[in-house]
Amino acid sequence: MATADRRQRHRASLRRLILNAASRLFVEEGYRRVTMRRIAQLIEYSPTTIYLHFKDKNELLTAVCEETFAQLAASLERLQKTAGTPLGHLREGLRTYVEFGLANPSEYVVTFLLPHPGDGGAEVGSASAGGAARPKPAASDALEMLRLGVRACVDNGDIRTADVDMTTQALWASVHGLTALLITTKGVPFVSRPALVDHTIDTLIAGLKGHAAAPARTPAPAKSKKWEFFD
Amino acid sequence: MATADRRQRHRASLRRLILNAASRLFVEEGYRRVTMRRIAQLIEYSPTTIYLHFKDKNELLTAVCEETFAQLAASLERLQKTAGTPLGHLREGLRTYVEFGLANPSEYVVTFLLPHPGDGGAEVGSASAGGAARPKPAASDALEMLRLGVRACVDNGDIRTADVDMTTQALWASVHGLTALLITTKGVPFVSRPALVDHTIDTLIAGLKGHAAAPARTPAPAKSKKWEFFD
Amino acid sequence: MATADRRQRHRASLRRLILNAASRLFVEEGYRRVTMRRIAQLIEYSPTTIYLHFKDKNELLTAVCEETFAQLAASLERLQKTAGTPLGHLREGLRTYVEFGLANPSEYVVTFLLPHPGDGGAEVGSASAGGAARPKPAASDALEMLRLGVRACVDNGDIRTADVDMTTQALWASVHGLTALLITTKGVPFVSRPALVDHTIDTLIAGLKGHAAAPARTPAPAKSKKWEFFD
Amino acid sequence: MATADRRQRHRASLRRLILNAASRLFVEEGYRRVTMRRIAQLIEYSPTTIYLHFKDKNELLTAVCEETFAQLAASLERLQKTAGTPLGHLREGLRTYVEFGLANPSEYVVTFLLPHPGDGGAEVGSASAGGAARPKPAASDALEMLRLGVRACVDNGDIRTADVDMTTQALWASVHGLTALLITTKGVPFVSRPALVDHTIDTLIAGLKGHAAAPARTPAPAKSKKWEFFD
DNA sequence: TATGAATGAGTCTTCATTCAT
DNA sequence: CATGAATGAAGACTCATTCAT
Repeated sequence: MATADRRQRHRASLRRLILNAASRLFVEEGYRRVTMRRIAQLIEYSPTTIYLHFKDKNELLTAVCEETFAQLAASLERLQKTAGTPLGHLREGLRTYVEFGLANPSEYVVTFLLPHPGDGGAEVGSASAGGAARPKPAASDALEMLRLGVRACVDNGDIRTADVDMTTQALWASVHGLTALLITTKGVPFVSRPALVDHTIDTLIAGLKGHAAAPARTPAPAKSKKWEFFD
Repeated sequence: MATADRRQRHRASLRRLILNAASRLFVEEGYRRVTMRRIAQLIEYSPTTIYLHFKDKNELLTAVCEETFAQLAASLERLQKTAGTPLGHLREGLRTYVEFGLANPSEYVVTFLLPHPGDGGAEVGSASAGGAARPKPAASDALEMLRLGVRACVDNGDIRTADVDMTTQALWASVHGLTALLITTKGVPFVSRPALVDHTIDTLIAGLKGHAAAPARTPAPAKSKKWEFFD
Repeated sequence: MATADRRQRHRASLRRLILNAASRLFVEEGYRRVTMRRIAQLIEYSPTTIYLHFKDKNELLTAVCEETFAQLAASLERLQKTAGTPLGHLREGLRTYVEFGLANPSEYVVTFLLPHPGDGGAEVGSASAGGAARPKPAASDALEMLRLGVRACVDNGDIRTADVDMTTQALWASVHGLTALLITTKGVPFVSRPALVDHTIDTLIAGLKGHAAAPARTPAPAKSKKWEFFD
Repeated sequence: MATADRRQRHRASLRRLILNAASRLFVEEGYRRVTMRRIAQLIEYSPTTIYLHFKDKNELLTAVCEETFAQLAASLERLQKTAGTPLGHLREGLRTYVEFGLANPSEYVVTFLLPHPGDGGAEVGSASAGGAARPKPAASDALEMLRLGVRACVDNGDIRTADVDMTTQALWASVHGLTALLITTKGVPFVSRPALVDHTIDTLIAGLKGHAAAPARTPAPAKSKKWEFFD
């Protein structure tokens, strides 16, 4: 029946509407100001309506991020099938990552930067502090794609590393930093974005090409630091 | 007059007390749980009293971070005066940065990761997003120290770069990413922290040693991306 | 017409379904947790459907209680036809009352203990208070059975009372108190239930056997009480 | 200093105000309609203010009841010191109990009739159902006074019972039932209140005078009852 | 200087109910 | 007959902040 169809369509479109509104609020007002009421207001529905589509605020936010990260994973996957060398793919993948984050800053922030309600918060001394955001499934997919890229390069003899995971994480950390910084930091006179992104990625890849194993670690010259965190 | 003196001393010491309490709460409870009331309770003063010393919650938090970052700057500065090569200094500086962040996660988070009330939020499409945190002066000092380190290496012929600022920012981005990731991300099976930190830094430095200029940028193969952010 | 018949049957059976579901929720979750949604969920119909059978929540709850109390009335009636003395019947009837309440606590509570939306609430100073619950017809039936039992005893010369209604109400009050207390009161170390029930009922009946009229009422020794309620 | 004094007085009087308002709402609107907001409105303060004096709603309600029941306990205690026989005291005490309940119906209801948030609610099959209200300390005091009265009668040879606790509870149940019924039940043509109260109490006491031990319990003639509750 | 009192705005969430289909 | 969609009203509670003292 057409009715059921229309309903379903309506339902989906309203879900979309909510998701978009939430996303927009993220961007325009900052995460902290995203409240159910505001979202409702924005879409001109009652707050209650949102609960018809999402169990609670958390689920809504999660959905927003999931959706977006699925795009990233898909994009990275598509890339892999492209003509090109493994190294080219890796480089391009890293750039894609950053671009993605900059193009979806709210979702990026929510997924990777923000504390996540429910993620405790009292584990003193550890890395708990203000942070949280266990990566959602889709985010993990993206990471996995990155790992595959690294592995391909290693298999191809393009880069040498003793530990694919470690290298993957190092690369991730760097592009994450780039992304996060460009998203969140104001007032710093950054050099041109594209140049900075390229420079960073190029430097990393150049570094990976060259060295077989990590050079001996210079033992930290036990200075008067007050902080200690290595186990 | 002695009275005035005593007053001033008292005033300063109470300010200290508040700052310390706030800092402790950051560390022990996570920034989300830091409320004026809680701080007040901790120092056994009334909430109102805090307002005699800090205009606002924001100002208080900012002060906390300032203080902490001054330590980082100082630490980096001290490092510079140490015996050692410029490259060694740089490497050590980068490591110090990460260690600092991990040892002071709350302050790091507040300074670099969190949206900052007052930083508006309406600049759509730009880097406003959920983030903010214009670096406070002390943080800038730390960055400046990093820049000096890079410059020294360049001057010493250890690394070649066309643009000191760019390289500084690339390095900063990477260590920032490392720090941020290790602080905020849960549920990811990271390899050993020290190893990851070393590997990342080593890779970067190896990459910087080698290349004169950034290799020609592979033009992004204008694909069906939906996001665009390069100006 | 067969169709009409089937329809009617269906209608009745759905009504049944709803009533049973509501009743089950009462028992299993306590009346506070009984919501229209939950009932609907339990029977796998939409909340709206319930409204096709009951005007509103109140009507539904009322119906549930009616049903249950009809059982009590029936049970008491059955009892009357049993072989045995009037006094034995009365005693047994009182016990049946208590047992019934304890076996159907939710319905008992709803019927006799809870304020009833709609029973206004503004008659200050009177018995309005938090309570309400005008007894539903079925409950009245049960009371009537009790009255018949008392009358039979009087007629049989087993007990002497000047006023059958008064005695009926006195007995009712007592067993009601027993029931209510045992249902609602936690944390009190009650003696064994059966013993307590027996003791109470026995005491009452013994008391009724003995005295012709109420002994002269000791006038309340006008003390410094602050409360007054006798008209 | 006068200031501190005035403050304290003000504080106490506001607490009083809140307590009274809550109590009044109980009476006038019924327990279910007592909300923090309404209380606030009634006293023309903001809801927040209430939280300055009571941790939460529960604490406020508890305080209301505590206060009231302390009066009952005190009243019963005073009674004990009066000239008169133990039996007279007991009789008078029972009447006082009922009068108290009728004079403070809201508090009585809240204390003994209403489910108490936090008192679970899912213990199927037991007496949990809709009920709760563990007696607050002050209520226990009142009960203790009752027990003392019974004991005194026993010691004096006025009544014979095998178990003081059981008799106390039986009496309590009866006067509780009387009170509860008179408070909550509408639409029943009760006989005159004072007469009913007297009749009930007299019957009970007459019953207690006579019998030594509970007569053998007539085993319930295992009929077609659907409910079972004894252990 | 320090504070107790007070508040306004805002948070998420839940419920009974209605209406168009 | 049955329902999905939608809502208005209300709930308890928390927070940063101000003001008179």
